[in-house]
Amino acid sequence: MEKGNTTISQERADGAAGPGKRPRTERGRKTLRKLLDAAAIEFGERGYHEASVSSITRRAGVALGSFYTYFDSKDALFRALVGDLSHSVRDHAREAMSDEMDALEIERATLAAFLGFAREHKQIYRIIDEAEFIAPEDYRAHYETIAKSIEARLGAGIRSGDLREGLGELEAWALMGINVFIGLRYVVWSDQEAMEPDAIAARVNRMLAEGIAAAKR
Amino acid sequence: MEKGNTTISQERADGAAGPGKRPRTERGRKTLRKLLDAAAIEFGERGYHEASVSSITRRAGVALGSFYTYFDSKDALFRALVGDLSHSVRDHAREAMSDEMDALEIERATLAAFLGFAREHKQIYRIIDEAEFIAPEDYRAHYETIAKSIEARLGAGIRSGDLREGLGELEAWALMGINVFIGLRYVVWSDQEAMEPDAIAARVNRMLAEGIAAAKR
DNA sequence: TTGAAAGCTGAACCATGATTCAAGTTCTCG
DNA sequence: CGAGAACTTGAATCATGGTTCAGCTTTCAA
Repeated sequence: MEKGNTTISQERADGAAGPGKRPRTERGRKTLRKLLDAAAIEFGERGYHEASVSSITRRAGVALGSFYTYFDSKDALFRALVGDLSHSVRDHAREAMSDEMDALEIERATLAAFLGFAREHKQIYRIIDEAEFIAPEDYRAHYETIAKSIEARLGAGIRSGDLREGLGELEAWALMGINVFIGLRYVVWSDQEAMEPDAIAARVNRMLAEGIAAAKR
Repeated sequence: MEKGNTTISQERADGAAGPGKRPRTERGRKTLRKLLDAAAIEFGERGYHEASVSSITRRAGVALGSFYTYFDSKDALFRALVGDLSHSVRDHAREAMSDEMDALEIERATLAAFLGFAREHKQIYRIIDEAEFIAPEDYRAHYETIAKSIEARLGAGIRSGDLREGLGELEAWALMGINVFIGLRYVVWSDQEAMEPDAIAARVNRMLAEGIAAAKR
């Protein structure tokens, strides 16, 4: 296992978003896993169209024809991958939160977690972004799901008195936009030795808390 | 000219980002324009790979072969288009500002202008986004250029006393992220009769000014 | 032990669509 | 007006790579 390489699909080689053709034996499950991991790398590096099925199978150390034992098409594989990644992202965010945190701390923690995850799996940007064209439904679902959970967090924060009234879907999308673009700039496109996720998240958090206006005189 | 159709390239059929093969006659300039406009629609509707050169020329009412009088390749056309759009977006933002505005008003105005522009040219999202895969350099340049101009605005705002100290590149990217995602949600993916750009921008602006924390008790 | 079922293999098939090209047609300017 | 430049045309070429397929190997349960 290299550096920021892969294996995001960890134990999940069965998933709800999985292939129509589910393996029945241990050998089959392993091959499927190999294909998914190889695909994550290949799609991440080359993008959907540059990536070729034969290259993926080569990477996975499997014969070309075997691919179609597990997926109906290149497209189906891509969708499965998007589902996997989308799921992983949400998992990581969820794990980063804890009950003791107040609303702002939660936002800081989830952003830091996201940035850390992105750093280990830079492929996600490429793959999720490309889903806009290959699997538009999944792309939209991905962001709408995340937005909903942010909105829910905002609601909870209001109820607990940490956040002001009047925050809703719109602010949730704004927050999501911040997180995505900060990740793009400081993780995916990070120059040399970039800021730590925690430092970045802290600074974003200040902006979130205070806004950018000068103190009212 | 239909509804949200096209003609973004308006008068600019010459641009810096233009094709290597520049037309020398009026007839040529018209054909080039037709190709660019047809391409904006085609790429916007079908995406880069689904779009076909022959379909673009058909749309433009030109013979297939003529395409190569103006562009070296499908790829070159796409790049030219991205340059055009990127340029147009910045133009519109710039036009929306005026000197009397304070820093926050400027942010509101530019966002409102961007949303309005996006509403008229929903293709931009699809095309700019796809540039991530077809023309990565241009994609990155697009966002970095915008971020820089936002950062400059923040600097000016600090100097004028409208904005607090400590805002820089990071906050600029955060702002850009907000704008992009708000546009995605409320313009590109707007349900029925969506909010007006001004209303959206005003609400975002409040978040920017005050943040989301509850008033310090 | 044994016969399906589950997997595996890679050469061959094929559709698609970008690009080329040779032969017109229309400008433009001296 | 005439010659060459600018532009147009669409059929033919060609590369690419996804998908199929017929036969072979491994696994598993009875």
